[in-house]
Amino acid sequence: MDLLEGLNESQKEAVTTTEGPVMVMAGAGSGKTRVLTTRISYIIDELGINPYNVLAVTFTNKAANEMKERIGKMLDMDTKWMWVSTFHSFCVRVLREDIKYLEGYKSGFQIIDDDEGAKIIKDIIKESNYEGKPKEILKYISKDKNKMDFKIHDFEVKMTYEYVYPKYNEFLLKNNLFDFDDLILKTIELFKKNPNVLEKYQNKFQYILVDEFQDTNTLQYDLMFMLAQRHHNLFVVGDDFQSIYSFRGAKIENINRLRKDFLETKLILLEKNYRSTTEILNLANDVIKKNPNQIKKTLRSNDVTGDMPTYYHAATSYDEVMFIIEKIKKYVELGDNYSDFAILYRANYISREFEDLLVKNKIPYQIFGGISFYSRKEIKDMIAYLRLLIYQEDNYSFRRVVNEPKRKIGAAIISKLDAISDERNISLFEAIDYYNGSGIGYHNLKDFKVIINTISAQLDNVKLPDLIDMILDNTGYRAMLDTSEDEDLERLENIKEFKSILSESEDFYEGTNKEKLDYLLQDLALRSDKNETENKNSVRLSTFHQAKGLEFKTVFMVAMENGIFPSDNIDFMNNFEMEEERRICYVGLTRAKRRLFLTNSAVRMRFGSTQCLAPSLFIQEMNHNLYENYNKGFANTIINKPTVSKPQVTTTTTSTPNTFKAGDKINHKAFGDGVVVATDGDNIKVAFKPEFGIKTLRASHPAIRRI
DNA sequence: CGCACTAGACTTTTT
DNA sequence: GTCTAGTGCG
Repeated sequence: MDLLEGLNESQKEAVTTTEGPVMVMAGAGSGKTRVLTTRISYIIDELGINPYNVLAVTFTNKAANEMKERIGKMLDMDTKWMWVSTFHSFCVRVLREDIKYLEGYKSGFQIIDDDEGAKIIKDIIKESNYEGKPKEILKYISKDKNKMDFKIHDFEVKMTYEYVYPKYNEFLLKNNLFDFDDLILKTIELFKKNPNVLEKYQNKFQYILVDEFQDTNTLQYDLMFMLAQRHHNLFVVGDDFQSIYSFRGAKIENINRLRKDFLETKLILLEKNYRSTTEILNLANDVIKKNPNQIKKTLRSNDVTGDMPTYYHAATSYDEVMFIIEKIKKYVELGDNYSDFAILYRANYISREFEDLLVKNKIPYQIFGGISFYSRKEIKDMIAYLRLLIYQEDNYSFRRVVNEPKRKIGAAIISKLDAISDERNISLFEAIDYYNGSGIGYHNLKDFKVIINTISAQLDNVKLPDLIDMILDNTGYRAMLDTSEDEDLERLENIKEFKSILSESEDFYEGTNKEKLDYLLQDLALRSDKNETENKNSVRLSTFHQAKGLEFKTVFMVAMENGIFPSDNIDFMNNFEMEEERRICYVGLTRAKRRLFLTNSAVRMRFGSTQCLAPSLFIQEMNHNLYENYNKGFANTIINKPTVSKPQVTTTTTSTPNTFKAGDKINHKAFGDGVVVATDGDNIKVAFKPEFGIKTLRASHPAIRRI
């Protein structure tokens, strides 16, 4: 099979320029993943390089898995153990192997998520005289670990941060825990302190590929640059137009930094878009060209034309949602699937009013995001039990489940255990042997140890999922969930799902059950599956951020109002922040394949009160010839006068009695022209255009005028 | 320890 | 308006 078949010239160049540093700026929908996977296949197949000498990193598990799958298909080989992974799992793999060279650290470490990190900080704060929000402190710690510039203006917060930070790190070290940032940070530290270890990997990875390069932060850049020192075959793909994660430390400057660090870096542009119609691309190009400081590229379409993008300015958010629902219904009737549609917004809270009406209109939908499967309490508990089976010295997991389900093992018993473990320098689990006491809690504690040891002794005699049943039955966890309440049933359902994950790992991993569990538990910590597959044929609701990398036949960009998008949490005068918002807009626009709708509303309930927000700056700055204005009369007025639109009312209506009668023609600021059909005191019923229907209004309302 | 009440938030979040 | 985290009481 010819790997290069069907590629355009720039794509071919990106695939075959294998030697030396290469930077590919790949516009949205330009076949980036295809180039990446074909290039890896090419390196293996054409250059005859061993797959294990290639390293490819991405940001999400999904992207990594997709790459493996595609390479596997192209080369008809098993790619399971190739070094194609996220930054974080790459680091875990390195640390697993070589952490012994880093003083104070040992293998078998556990990876904690943000929630657990915040909990640790909460405990540290509690034992001090300081005050502060754990999440906020953790945010600053993370910023510091990622070498981000930041200032803490609040004196109290700063003091707490300075107190907590070292204590937090001590806690992690003592309990053999790594937070996400540490994985990368400690890998770099390992390499810096042990040049021979670094050299091993430098020699190993003859070809290095980095996906979504515009989203790399300083640490990730440093890591990859380090590894590429020996062979210089560093290939990065990205799109500066789609850099939308600077708040997480992503440094768009890395693009220029690489070109300075490796002066011979070859730049290749992929500008041919295979996704969207010409009309959609014209609008996207129009938006993004307002950002200065960019690598100039213009997406050219595949010469597919379609409908003009539509801008719909609704009178109320209800009307906005109904406009979208009508469109979905119409196109589904014409043969589209629900999964062809995406409703995209800037902030999660926007989804609510869409959900209500989608339910009422029986349109299946799916929200992308939400709570991760692995951050559910019952799953974390199961993981802690499993860890305790293979790492009995894991005090962190011990504390989590020793009293879960409740066994009357309270703070008093734990602090006694703490004392014993400190005194004898043993784990809490071991300290149980030296604990003397009486009462229910005491006996339960002794029993707890027996239960864990009994299951642990059976470890290699059973199948992995059976371990869960043994835990559930012997620890009383199943009995705890046996109330037949919905919440309990859901938890049991989740545990069942977790069992099937264990079942799959049975075949995936190699070695003894202990070894399999060991690998699995570390892998799990880096997964954040957000039960995606449940409802396949459904409308997708998502933030712009989460929609990155996806495409839909029809895209609705909703709540396009100043304050929501661009968000009023950014400084409109700050060019850097405004440019990032504009890139978010660009990401949204370029998700659409065939149809694009931009919508907003004159009136919206937000945070418990009714607010009137002006149309998004991004709509105002769009070239009006590039989209169709659905609701011309009103929307144009606003667009041309982005400031406050003066009510076009001539009569002073404050105290004038209702002089309208059925049959009178009126104009409403939001609903356009209409006919009065009934009156009732100061209220009038008016029939507007079909999309608005019949409304009951106050006759004296300033938005109404007689025509 | 668990429930009930209240105060406060309410941008994005690949790992 | 609605959800969550934190406090306080039984």
